[in-house]
Formats: sequence, C-alpha cells, structure tokens
Amino acid sequence: MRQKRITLKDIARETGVHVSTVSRALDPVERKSITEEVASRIQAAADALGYRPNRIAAGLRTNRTMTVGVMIPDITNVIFPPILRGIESVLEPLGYASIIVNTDSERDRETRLVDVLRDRGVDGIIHAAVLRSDPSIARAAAEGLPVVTLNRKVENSQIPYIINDEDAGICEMLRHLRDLGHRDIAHVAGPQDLSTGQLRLAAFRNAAATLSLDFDPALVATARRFDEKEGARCIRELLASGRRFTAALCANDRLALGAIDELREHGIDCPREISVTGFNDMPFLELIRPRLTTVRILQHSAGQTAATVLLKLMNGDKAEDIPMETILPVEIVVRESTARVRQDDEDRPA
Amino acid sequence: MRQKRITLKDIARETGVHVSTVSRALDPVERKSITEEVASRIQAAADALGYRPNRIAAGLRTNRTMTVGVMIPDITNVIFPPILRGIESVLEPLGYASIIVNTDSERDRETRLVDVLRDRGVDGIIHAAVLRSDPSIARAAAEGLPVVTLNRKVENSQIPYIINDEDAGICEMLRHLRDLGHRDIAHVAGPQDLSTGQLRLAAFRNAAATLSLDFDPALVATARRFDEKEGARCIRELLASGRRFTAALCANDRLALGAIDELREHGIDCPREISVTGFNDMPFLELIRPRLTTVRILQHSAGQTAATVLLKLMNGDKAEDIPMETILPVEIVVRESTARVRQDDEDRPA
DNA sequence: CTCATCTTCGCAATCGATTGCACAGAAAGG
DNA sequence: CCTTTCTGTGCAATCGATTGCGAAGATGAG
Repeated sequence: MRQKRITLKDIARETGVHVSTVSRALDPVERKSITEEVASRIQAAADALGYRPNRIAAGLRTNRTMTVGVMIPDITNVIFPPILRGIESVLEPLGYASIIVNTDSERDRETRLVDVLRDRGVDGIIHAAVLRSDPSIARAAAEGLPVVTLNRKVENSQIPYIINDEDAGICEMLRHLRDLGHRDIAHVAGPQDLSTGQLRLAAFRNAAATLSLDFDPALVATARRFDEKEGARCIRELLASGRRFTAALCANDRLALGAIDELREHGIDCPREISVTGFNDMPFLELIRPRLTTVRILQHSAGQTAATVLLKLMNGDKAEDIPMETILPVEIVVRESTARVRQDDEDRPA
Repeated sequence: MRQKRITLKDIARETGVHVSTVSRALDPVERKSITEEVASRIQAAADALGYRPNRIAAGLRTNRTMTVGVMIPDITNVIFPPILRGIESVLEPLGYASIIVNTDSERDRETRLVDVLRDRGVDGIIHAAVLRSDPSIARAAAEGLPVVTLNRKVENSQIPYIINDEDAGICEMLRHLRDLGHRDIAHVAGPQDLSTGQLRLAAFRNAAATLSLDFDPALVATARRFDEKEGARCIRELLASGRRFTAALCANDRLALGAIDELREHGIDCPREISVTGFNDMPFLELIRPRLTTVRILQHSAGQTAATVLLKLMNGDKAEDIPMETILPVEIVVRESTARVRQDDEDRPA
C-alpha cells in the first residue's frame, strides 16, 4: 500500500509545537528566529520520521515550483544533449528540475508547449528552439515569466539571449580556406526558416566581404533540412550548375558529411580536389573519414550560461546585472577535410 | 508586470455560479452532471477570460501531478534520446510531462534523484538506469509508486520491466559469424557492473553453447566503460595475449568502433582479416567506414512500451492486465565490418 | 394534489506548506 | 517596580482546485 507521507502536521504533533513553528524551524532562513533548542528538536523529529517536504503544496502557496522549462527542437539532435547537461549542471545543485519539451520546429507545437509549461507553473523557460518568429514565447516573457533564449534572439523584446559567435566562426573558417588558396568557395546553407540557417548565410556573406572574397549567389545552395541527404542534394545542385568551386563551407556538420559522401559518389576526392567544412563539431566526428574540419561550439557552457542568466532573472536581480546579450566564443578545429588548393586549380586564372 | 492568472473564482464571479459548479463544468467527466446551458455559459466565460487550470493546485488536492520521472544514465549517450521521444510520444498527448534526470551511473546520485522525483510528486517513474542493484527504486516501488524499468530487471521485486531480446541478438550475431566460417571469436565485453555489460557477456556464453562453439575465457576482454578508447584497449589486450581470433563480437557499437580503429593501427584490416560487430545500431553508423554490422534495437518502441506499461500502472489497472515482462525483438543488420573468414585461416587447423 | 425520486447546484472541508499578525513572556531601560 | 522593546511561538488565512454531502427545485407517479 501507498505509505502516507509525513507532513509538517505530523512533526508538530510529535514535538508538541505548532506547524508554523515546524515550518520555520525547517526553513534555513527562518530558522534563526526560533530557539535553537526547539529548532534542533524539530529537526531531529523530522529526520526520525523521514520528513520530505511536499513541493506541490509549497509551490501552491509560494508560486514557485523550482522547475524550469527547456524547449528544444529535438532531443535526438546530438547538439542538444550537451546543452541540457550544461543547464542541469547549474540548476540541479540548486534544487531545480527541468521539464524538457521537443518542438520539432513546428510553430503550433511550440505555442502549445509554452502553455503546457506555464500550466505547470515553471519558474522560467530556456528557449532553444530555432524558429525565426514565435509570438507565444515573447508574450510569456512580456507577461513577466523569466525567459532566456539560446542560439537566437527574439526581435523587439527584452529577452536576454545567449548565442555563439557564429559570425566569427564562419569568418575564421573562410579565412582558413582562403589561406589554403581557395578563392571559389561555395556555401551549403541551412534552412532559411531556422535562425541558424539564416544567421550563417548572412555571416558567410559578411565574411566574404571582410576577407575581400567574391560572394557569388550562384555558389550558394540551400538545404531544406539539416541532414546528410540535403547536404548531398545541395552538392549535386552545385555540381550541376557547372560553376567551378574548390571548397564548400557547409552550415553544419551533417550537411558537410552528406556533401563529402556525394562528392565521393561523383569520384571527387575530399580534400584533395574539394575541401569541405562543417559547423558544430558534433560527437563521433573523429570516427568519420576524412575527419571533418569544423567549427567547435561550446554547447555545455552555452547551457550553463543560459541557466545562469535565467537564475538571475528568476531571482529578480536588478536589470543592470542581467546580461542581455552573451556571445560565446567558438573555435575552428582543422582536421582532414580541408587542404591546400591544387596547383593547377590555383594557377588557372579565375 | 506579471499578469495575475484567471482562476475558477474569477469565472464563478463572472457567471454568477459557485466555483464548484465551474470546476465541474470544466471537467469533461463531471460536465454531464451540469445543465448543458450553464455548462456552455461557463465554458464560454472560461474561453473568453483565457482560463488555464492551475495544475499545481489540482495536484495538491488530487495527489496527481500528471508528471512522470525518467531516469537515465546520461542523455548525451545517443541511445537515450530516441527512448525519450518514444516515451514522450505516448505520454505527452495524454497531458503528461516528464522530468528527466541523469544518474551518470552513480549509486548515490541515483538514490538522491529518486527522492528528488518523489518530492516533486511524480505519478510514476521510468527507470532506464543501468546499475545492477539499487535499493532506492525498489523501495519506492514497494511503497506504491508506479515504476517500470527499461533494459534491466530489478531482482526480487514486482517491478514490470521492458528489455530487448539481447540474448537473441547476440545469438543471431554469433550465428552470422559462424556462418561466415569464423570459429575463433573474441568478445569485447562491457563493464560488468552495468546490466547491459553483464547480460551480453552471459548471452555470448550461452549463444556459444547453443551453437556448439567453444567458449574460451581467454578470448574475452572486459571494458571499463562503453567507449571507443576502451574498445581499443581491449583489442590491444586480445592481440597481446597471442590467442588467435578471426572475429570480435563487441558488447556495443562504440567498443566496436574503437576496436576497428585499433586494428587499423596494427595494420590489421577489418573485415578482411578480422570481422568486428557492434550492438545498438546507433545513429551515424552509416557514415563510418567500414560500415558496422550490428544489432538494431528499437529504442523508440522501447520507450513507447515503457510508457504504456507505466500508464496501466498509474491507472491502477488490474494486475493481470499489466505485463510484468516485455521482451522486444531485435534484428541484426549486416553491413561491411563482417566478412567470410579467409581461406588460409579457415583451413588452418584450430 | 401530495409525496417520493432525481437533477442540478451550492457549501464547506481538504490537500500541505507558508506567512502576516497577534500575543505572551522575557529582557532591558528608567 | 513599572513600562517598553524584543523574541519566540501560535493563530488563521491563503494559494486554487476538487469533491462528498446536502438542499433546493423539478419531475413523475399515484
């Protein structure tokens, strides 16, 4: 049979004091307003009975559930689990638990899930979904719910955001390719309805300008999803266009892996004939040949940072203590999928 | 400013009825005990005001939170996210949310997290952790909390469990190797304090007997963790032992991948000289050469099944309607890492 | 037309913890 | 020794929804 829980009332009966006294004695901050002797007697009784506070009841009264909501597109996407561990690493020791929901990047799901989280009384939300617009989360934030976004910013809002320095990552990567002698560099862009896809394309364009490289719209192929199949399709498209290119900078690792596979199908060797780069540095990359040159993102610290900012928000810290924008550094990791452009390619006039 | 929530009381005031009437009108099952006209008036008011029930308050009264706890070793392990999606796919449509915790396979963490979940009043727990013993979860179940375990059973308990037919998987794989002419087959075993590691070693031994193959303890190397590095180390160990083997059946994919890499380091080709097999069929395997022959586990359906059984438990279904044991089928997927044993090897007398 | 039966709804208790306020007794000050 | 100020504890309301019970009012049977 289901054991009935020990409540404050039980302890009160046991120790002969009022439940409010018990409540105070067990609260670390209120405890000092209670005679030490009484407090420790209560503490002892609580321990003896195996008292465990009922967070539901406390939550009803205090309106704090010590729970946060985390919204991500899809947990099976390998970049998210490390983020979640990062979040957990700062929140869990403080007694917070998190409810994780997958939006599958569908707008109506996203809207519904925001409500689901609010109904459950979460104290705050970390929003790592990637749709480029979503009124529901903005509304929630406007109504006072602590919210931070990860990997993207919500326009026209006061929502703090944490992003990776993707601009710098793309730029460094492009510089790396340029330094290897590449001039005709294609971009396999991600879906343009996802913030990551759009941001990285913009970054690519900017980086080209910064490095005084030509930006040729014909050398941009846009994927419909972030997967290998689309990476392959984009490369086919680029190849079919007849435009010459010696390198392809892809908007993420999976696109790059698909691209390399497809090149191989066409008898084109990476990196000897065409260099390919990825983005994210997902796990297991070391095991796939050629080992992919990519941009490493600090997923774990991104999660930690998001959690830290959310905490400040939930604590009601002063606005000036809350960083509205956090840009995390990225680094390029050079492996085997990029190589110096071939002499005959390099010599041939553009 | 934080908007104050609409409560039943607000609707009651608005419609001129008692809050209990409102409560009933909004409850799909109680609704029929209310005049249709009143009910729809209340419904309209609720919609107009944008009423959202406070699950915390309901939870306090009913002692049901519509929340389940899910315990896994580590979310960054690629086999767990599909399980979680499977769980979600059955629970979420019914209004349940899940709190996911990572145990890191540490006993004290596991114990503590069970309490964390209970304090939050979860209605049930799906326990996919892998330690071979853990009194805390058994105690929770004994006290009446609905619990099901995934991937392992808890001895001496009435806890329903869902497992994959690993015995069959190992046996089929061994048969596959035997059919390819292999006779000297090594086993790279997983950690023996984890149920998966232990189960698969036992399965290997049984399968050898079933197939009348020799089981040579000297051809078993035991990994301390389920990762590539340990797979490599085990292969080194086997190679160093001087015992001859033409195939290595590994307890999971990562061990297998490490093994193949290490063989390559030693100038040994897989599959030409030594065949290697994995277990789990994790994502991205298709991208790694040689493509690994492995055992596919239905992670998603395992999650679904666990959730379904947990639901029955939480609904208080009759004991005979609750399957205590569910064994999910597995299938071997033959790719490139296994090949027929070489003639000279085959001919050479054992 | 009366009494029994049903429907429909209101009343109030309840879940367990928190917290503003009141009050009693002790310590302090004059 | 009496007032004033603390200090420690009790009292009771509160958070919002649920639900057993009872009381009107409606309906029906006789």
